[in-house]
Amino acid sequence: MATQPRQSQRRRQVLSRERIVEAAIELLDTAGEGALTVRTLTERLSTGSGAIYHHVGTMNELLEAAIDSVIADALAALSTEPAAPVRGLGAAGTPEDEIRAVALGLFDAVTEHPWLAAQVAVQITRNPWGSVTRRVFESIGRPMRALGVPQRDWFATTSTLVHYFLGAIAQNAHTPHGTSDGRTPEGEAERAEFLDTAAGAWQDLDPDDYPFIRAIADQVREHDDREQFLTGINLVLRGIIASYPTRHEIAR
Amino acid sequence: MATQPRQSQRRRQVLSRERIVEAAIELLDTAGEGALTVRTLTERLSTGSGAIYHHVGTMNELLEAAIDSVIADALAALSTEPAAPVRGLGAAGTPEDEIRAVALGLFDAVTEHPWLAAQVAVQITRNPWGSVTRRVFESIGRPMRALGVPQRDWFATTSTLVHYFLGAIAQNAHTPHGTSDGRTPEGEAERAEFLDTAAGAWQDLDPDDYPFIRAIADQVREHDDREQFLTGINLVLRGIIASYPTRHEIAR
DNA sequence: ACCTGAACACCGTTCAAGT
DNA sequence: ACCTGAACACCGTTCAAGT
Repeated sequence: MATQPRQSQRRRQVLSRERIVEAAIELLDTAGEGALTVRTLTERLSTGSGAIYHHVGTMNELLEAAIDSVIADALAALSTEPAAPVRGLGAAGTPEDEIRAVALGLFDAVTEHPWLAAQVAVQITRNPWGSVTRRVFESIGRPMRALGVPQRDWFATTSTLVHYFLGAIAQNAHTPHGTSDGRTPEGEAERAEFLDTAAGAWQDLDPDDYPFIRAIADQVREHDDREQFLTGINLVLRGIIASYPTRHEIAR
Repeated sequence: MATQPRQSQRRRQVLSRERIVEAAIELLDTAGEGALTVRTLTERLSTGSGAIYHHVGTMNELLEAAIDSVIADALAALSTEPAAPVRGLGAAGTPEDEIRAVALGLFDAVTEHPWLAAQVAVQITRNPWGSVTRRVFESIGRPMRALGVPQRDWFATTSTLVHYFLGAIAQNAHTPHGTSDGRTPEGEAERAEFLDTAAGAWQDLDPDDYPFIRAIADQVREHDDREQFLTGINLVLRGIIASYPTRHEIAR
């Protein structure tokens, strides 16, 4: 017959933007921040550098896409199982619970993908109103309305909460140099040692220069990141609620 | 005579770690984030790369030193003129005023040195308990005690405030790619245009996917960074004060 | 259209060699 | 001790050439 054989379907796995992003995330997760280069990607995908640029544009765009993908997944996982009790919390119910759930969802995404902390921070400075901001604002904003904040202050209150997240997540990036992950026993031990060293150094500072630092060194040593993260959220929430006391009682 | 001529003093300006850090800051301020490389530094200082490594160890160490220097200066400037009225505020007096002054001091340091935002964020993720954290905690911690927070919560409340600063500062890094600085008229105009574009894009999002984002797009367009920064601090402060109502009255 | 891979400009860092 | 600058390994990106 004269029909031309279709050749497009012959490859066993077509290269695509999605597959590249996926491979990038895998690389970052398994080998750490410094491991994602065009060359390691081409090896992993057994292709040439030109192929990557054909699909993805630039290395920075690839990173943006990787961040966006992980954040989107983390937030989507929350909304599909909204009633599931978040670790350490009861079932979601009040707007405060929902906000806490979103925050902890992001926090846990960072512990799963330690490279996220630095990458989100950098991306936020480069593109303050990009997809990360957009997604997080939307997720926090919806329960924010239910908190009784008047519309003219939606932006201000949501910003405050989101900024707190970002800062806390940045400072809680675990695993100093990508050797091990966050929640494994080894990761925990490494982290405890790390904190102990830092607290010890603070303990030894000149009391005239750093009286406060010395006074809290022990609390640094013993604190739990996730718990402290939650405490901070509750503090900010209390500030918001105290500012708009009409609909909610302040004390609980 | 047989006395050997001293040759050590012959150079007109001896290279030193301090001079290198100073030159690095100048380079970052005038030419932007991407302009600081070993080669540009050697040109500016008319020396060889080996000389820099002899004094400074590594590029990352140099960046750390530059950050530390700028932050230290910003905080020191505050404590030498504590009674000077901070822009837009009355004279410092209450602990809240002092906390606001520190926060705005950092905020203004970032507008003066736009590269600070990204660099601080990255440094915080790499070294969460380094000198930046230490300095800022100490500056915030002292007035925190005066707020009436019990000692066992000093770390928690200070962390929360500092994390808010860090996040807000990261997101408020002005000048997308280092073309102009923050507070000049051109910078203002560029920034207004930038915000307008972002707000416009948010306006056009799918109302089903992003109802909240669409609702606040106008507030994004019209908000002032510094004012919003202050609003957020006041919100967090209110949360803290509301949690320890013994010593202070909540309302004002 | 999709992909290959050599080549390019640039980066941080090292180190034998000078004073 | 302090400095020079060529050399090294590595990076992101481009592009003529292939299918």
